[in-house]
Amino acid sequence: MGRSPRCDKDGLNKGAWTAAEDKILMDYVKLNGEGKWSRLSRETGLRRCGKSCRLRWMNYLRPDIKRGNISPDEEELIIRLHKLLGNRWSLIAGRLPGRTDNEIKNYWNTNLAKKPEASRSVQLHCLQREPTVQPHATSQRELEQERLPESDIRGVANLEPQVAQQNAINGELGPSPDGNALLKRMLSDSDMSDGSLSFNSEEESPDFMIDFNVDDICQILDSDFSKLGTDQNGYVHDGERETKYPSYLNQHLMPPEEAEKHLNDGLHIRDDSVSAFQSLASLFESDDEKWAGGGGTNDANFALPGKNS
DNA sequence: AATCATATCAACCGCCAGCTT
DNA sequence: AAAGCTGGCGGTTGATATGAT
Repeated sequence: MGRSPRCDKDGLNKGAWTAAEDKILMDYVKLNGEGKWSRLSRETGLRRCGKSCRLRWMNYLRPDIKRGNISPDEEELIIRLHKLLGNRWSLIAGRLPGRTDNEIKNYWNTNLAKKPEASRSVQLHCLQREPTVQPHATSQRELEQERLPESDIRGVANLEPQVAQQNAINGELGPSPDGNALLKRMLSDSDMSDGSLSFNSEEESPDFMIDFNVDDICQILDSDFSKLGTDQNGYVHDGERETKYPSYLNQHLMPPEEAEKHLNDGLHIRDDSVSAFQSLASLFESDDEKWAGGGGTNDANFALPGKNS
């Protein structure tokens, strides 16, 4: 039970699609929209199973698809996201407009998987660990040896974390470059072998990221970062889809009575979580305009602290 | 020019979750 | 509650293209 019918039953076609089949599929989707793939074959006489139709549409016929020529920026994002998410190709593809999960999976397997991890990481702008660290330190001594230099942890500006965070909140450093570098570093060093992120030391994992579960990250990635903004008081909210955030984030939200002091609506993130949250967002949204402008929210109050004040 | 090796990528397969009956 | 159906996902395959000898 529960299994979809096999495509090879009842003489359904397999293999490469013909131009005529493509046309039937495109015409049907134009008329009826996506979905209902099984109805498609029944109603059009196309001798393809629903799954095959869906795959052909999603990976090849969709009008907004970009094919080939993965740019260096896209490659870097793929590497970052794969570091963060593993082989969750559909989620990765969701962050690369016009790219399909199949294409990214193929690209990874043919181009990136073959490269040694070190040569992949060197393409990231984030810091490189030195010396090379064994993936699983077991003893306290080994853990101590793996710790990053204090200056490294605090980022390029060599600030005390609290100072860097406060600067970010106050708008003195823009989109929290220190937190960003730190987060990238954490993602580079994180161990996801058990399905969750873990860090080499508490110093590397601010409260925001401790026990950060991959599934939570996946849900956050499903949010639209272009909608994120920070109001003039320095509180982060998305203005549109606050309910989209996972319950996990609740612990990072201000209590309602506190939030009310600042705005009547929106998502309010605790002062001590703002920097890390911005860092996570800026990993995937490097376009400052989207931060500064609210990405289409046309809310004049949406601006990164310091960007317009 | 012929053959073999390797790379690429479209498509298939099996599993699963969620929905409907 | 159980069975059946569908869509979605990641892993894998195999036909084709390209490069090397």
